[in-house]
Amino acid sequence: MNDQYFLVAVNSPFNGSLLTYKATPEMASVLKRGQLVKVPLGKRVIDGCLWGAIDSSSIKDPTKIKDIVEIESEVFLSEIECELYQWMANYYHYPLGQLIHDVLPPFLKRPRKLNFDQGAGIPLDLEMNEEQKNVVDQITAYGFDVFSKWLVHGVTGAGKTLIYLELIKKIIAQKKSVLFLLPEINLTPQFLKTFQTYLDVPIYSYNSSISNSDKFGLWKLLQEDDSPKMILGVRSSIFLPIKNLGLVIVDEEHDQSFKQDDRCTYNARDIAIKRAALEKIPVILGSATPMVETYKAFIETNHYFGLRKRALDARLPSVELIDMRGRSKIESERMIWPYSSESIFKIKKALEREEQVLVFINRLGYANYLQCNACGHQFACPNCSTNLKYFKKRSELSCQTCEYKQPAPEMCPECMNINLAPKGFGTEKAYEILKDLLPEKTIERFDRDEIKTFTQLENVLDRFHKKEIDILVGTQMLSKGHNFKNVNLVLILGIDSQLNFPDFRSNERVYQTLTQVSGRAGRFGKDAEVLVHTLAPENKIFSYLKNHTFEEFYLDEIPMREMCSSPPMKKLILIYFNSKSQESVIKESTNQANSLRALAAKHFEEVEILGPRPSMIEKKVNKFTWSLMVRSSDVNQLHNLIKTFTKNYRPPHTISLKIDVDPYYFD
DNA sequence: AGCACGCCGACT
DNA sequence: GTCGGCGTGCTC
Repeated sequence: MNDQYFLVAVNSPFNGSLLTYKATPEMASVLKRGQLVKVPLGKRVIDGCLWGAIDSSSIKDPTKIKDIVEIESEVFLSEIECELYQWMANYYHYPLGQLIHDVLPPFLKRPRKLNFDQGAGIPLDLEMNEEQKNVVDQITAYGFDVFSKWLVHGVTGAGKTLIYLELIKKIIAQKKSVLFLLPEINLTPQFLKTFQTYLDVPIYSYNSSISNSDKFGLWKLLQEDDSPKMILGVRSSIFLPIKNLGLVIVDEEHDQSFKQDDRCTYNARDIAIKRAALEKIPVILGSATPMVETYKAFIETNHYFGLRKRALDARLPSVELIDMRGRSKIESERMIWPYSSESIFKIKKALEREEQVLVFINRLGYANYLQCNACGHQFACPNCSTNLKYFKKRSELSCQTCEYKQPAPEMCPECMNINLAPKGFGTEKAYEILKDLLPEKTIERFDRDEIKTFTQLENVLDRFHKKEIDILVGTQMLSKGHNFKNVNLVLILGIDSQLNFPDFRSNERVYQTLTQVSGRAGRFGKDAEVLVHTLAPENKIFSYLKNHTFEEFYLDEIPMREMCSSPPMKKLILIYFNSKSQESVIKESTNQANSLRALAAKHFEEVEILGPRPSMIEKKVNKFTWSLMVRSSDVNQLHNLIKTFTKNYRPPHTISLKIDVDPYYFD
């Protein structure tokens, strides 16, 4: 008997990661697609995943082919997983073997006992309203044993969680498991508590705070045990090998954290839909502010639910714009900047009513940068094309893109003037001003600068829920999905800087942020208010928020997208070139833009190539990035062009290449 | 992506 | 002299 040849997806980019190996007939008889193996490559032995048999007649030079050295018996990939990874590798133009090995958990010799939380199974003490009931009924009527996708577009506080719970209970009653995806670890404590209370199955969390041992342990458990369970995880949990999966829920579907921006640039929401299709089960996307792409895909189907009213008799907060123009001319206003006399008055009133207050600023630090009042000098990062940010408490200037730090300067190094002006503001400044104005109140910060571990996060949230904290001043972390019972006043500061962001998604991002942050107020029945400080009160984006018009934003935004040839009308792929040498990165991206244009003109006429152009921050940690945008309304042509390109193009050794399919940011 | 080889500058 | 930085070529 002769050796048999196999295609193996290896953990190396070499030759698109698919290499040929051979096995003895005995070994070959137990090999099938999805089997993990070890194979020699050059001087080392690397991980691979068996992908398929190949006919020996197609081997040109059999002397080059090496033997598979070992079969890994602990973990394997199912047929559905194999199909999913194959699809992802094609769609995201990323080497299959590297994708598989990025996604697999770390293998451990001696994993410790797996941690999980057992649900108490207490009956639900809430009843659904008509809108909520309709969603549950329609999804149930469609059937749980076929693929279907649904969008639950409900205002903040509409009671999406109750809908999820009712559906989850139905799936569990059928002895199947449920995967619940949330954008960030931040929201884990809240949902864990809910699921622990109302579900009667084990609940497994999967996020960056769980140990490698638990990751590996969970992976193994899921492969062996098909009893019903609940998985509560961040984007990478979409790859968990859950047996008997009955439902996938993607909460806060619009959140950019579902997009991975290094390695394979997948969006877990899209993978969830693909996986549900392969598993033949329903997938539910939920958001108060769906992505324009998602909204467009669902609005004309009968798989869209719009929930316009808050549950529990709560009303949506009223929104007041505070016009900040000309305030710096008034001494008393200048003293309390970035606040206003109106907002300080309302904070005091809210605290008198024994309510809590949230202050949202989407920026860290004390000042965005320092500038010399005499000569205009600014402090730039030596490694990046950025200005250093000022942190007052740490008395430090530090770079937001790299690790660089320096002590805060006493005087200007250019002209020796001691008058250095802090420009712009972040959470540190907003915190300090408030602390000075309200010294007897407990005020804390809620941002990644202050809260570094999961335990710290749980601690602050816990104390806030217990009313031990009066005011939280925070960033994004504050805006996402939290359910605060005693908050009826929310302040939004510094949103203007995001209005002028130079990409087609800037309106969408601001609309989402404003809506999500506002949504933290008045979720439990009281009249609530949101104060937005702005220098551009006439901007239409604020009227969407003020009127809670729900779909007006989308109806205005879609023609805009049409006009500027952006998603969802056209699909985008970005190609990034990165190198230590600015000259070579410009040269290479220009050359490749030209060859792509030639290729498009010849075979893919519906595809446009734009650029090259430098990245927003061209130099990061001493490396330069330029990019090309590839755009088309014809998805097949777009992907075929990129496929042809990647098949034939190897970048020079000094330049690294990244392909971002369906980009979120133009970085 | 690794890893080796080989070329060149700098430091005991 | 030889140590080590990094440009280049190779891996089923």
